[in-house]
Amino acid sequence: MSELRQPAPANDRETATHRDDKLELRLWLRLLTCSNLIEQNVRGALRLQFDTTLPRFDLLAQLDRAPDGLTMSELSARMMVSNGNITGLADRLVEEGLVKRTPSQRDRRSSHISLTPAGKKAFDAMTPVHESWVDRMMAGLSRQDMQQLFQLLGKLKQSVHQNAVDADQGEKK
Amino acid sequence: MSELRQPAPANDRETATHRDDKLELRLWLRLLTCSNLIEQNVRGALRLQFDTTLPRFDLLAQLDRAPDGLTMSELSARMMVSNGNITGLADRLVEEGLVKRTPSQRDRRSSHISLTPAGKKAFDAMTPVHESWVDRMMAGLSRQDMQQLFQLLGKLKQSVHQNAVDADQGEKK
DNA sequence: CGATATTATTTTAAGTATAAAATAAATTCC
DNA sequence: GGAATTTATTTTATACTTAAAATAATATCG
Repeated sequence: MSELRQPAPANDRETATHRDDKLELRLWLRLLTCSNLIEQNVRGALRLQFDTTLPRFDLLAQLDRAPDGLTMSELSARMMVSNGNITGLADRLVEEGLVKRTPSQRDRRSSHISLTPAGKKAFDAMTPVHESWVDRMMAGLSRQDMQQLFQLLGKLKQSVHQNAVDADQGEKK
Repeated sequence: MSELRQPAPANDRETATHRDDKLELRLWLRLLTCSNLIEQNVRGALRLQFDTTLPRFDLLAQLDRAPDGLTMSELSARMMVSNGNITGLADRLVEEGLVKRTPSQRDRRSSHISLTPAGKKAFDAMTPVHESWVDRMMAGLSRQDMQQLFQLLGKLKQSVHQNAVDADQGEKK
């Protein structure tokens, strides 16, 4: 019903949508707008302040949370990107000396990727700053807003998982 | 095994986050997860059913909403991608015959991009199916959930705009 | 008018991303 | 044990994406 008007012109994808479009579609477009907006801010700030990229930071963050390292497949699943993508990304980070590969003893197909001391150090320098950017961008939301949003997004996540459009859907031989 | 099996362990980025992390960060990661999840579903479905890509579909959708066509800059702003990106994307769609360029009379630097009849036809075939995918993915949310989520994301969007990290921030000559 | 700045777009170089095929190692199942 | 399958990863080809530099046209201002 009563819709909050934006203060800025904001000529983006979802603002251009007609107001009587389907709610689901408008919601998806707004979600995408928010995601892109934050992502681009973080990307730009990472470049300016640390001369690095979001995928690299993301990979380091995954490894920081997994002190024993991760396999390529685990990284691929957590970062939600293709496995081939991880190969190249990891290669670049190995070259930069921030990450190392350790061949697995139990399975000669796979290797564990983990932070080098330099990688740990670099990540530790970036993460509090990164966190402050995110805090700042969300400063307009109350604690309660954030909790509610978090909860609703949890519901959405579950819904998407359950109603996925792709591949192994519907058919089960 | 029961039909009501849980939809996979979900070993993604934000599930791996510790539960006592900052709320802002968890919110951002969950937002990103939702966005990626939907995006990847749509991308895969577009390829399977229409042999096209999300950026192409997105560009066609922008043009469909703007019957008089758009300039490269307008497309860039609405799609939230770099201007150089639009150049290549539009080139490919022109080659496919879905889009045409008309040099602007008033400004020899710019051209208007618009749908060809073939482009309009292709888009009209895709959009209801696309909408049904989105509806389906959000089927787990009630009408009220969606309205609330939409409203909270509006607040978030505004907050990010107001507290942007990048470029012309803080300094103002 | 003419210098300077701004705006619209393209080009360039490098990085990121995907899907699909290829490779190779482990697992399963006669 | 060995064939067939599955799993982990890399390679390939192509598309997408960005930032920054280049180009070119328009606008501004003294």
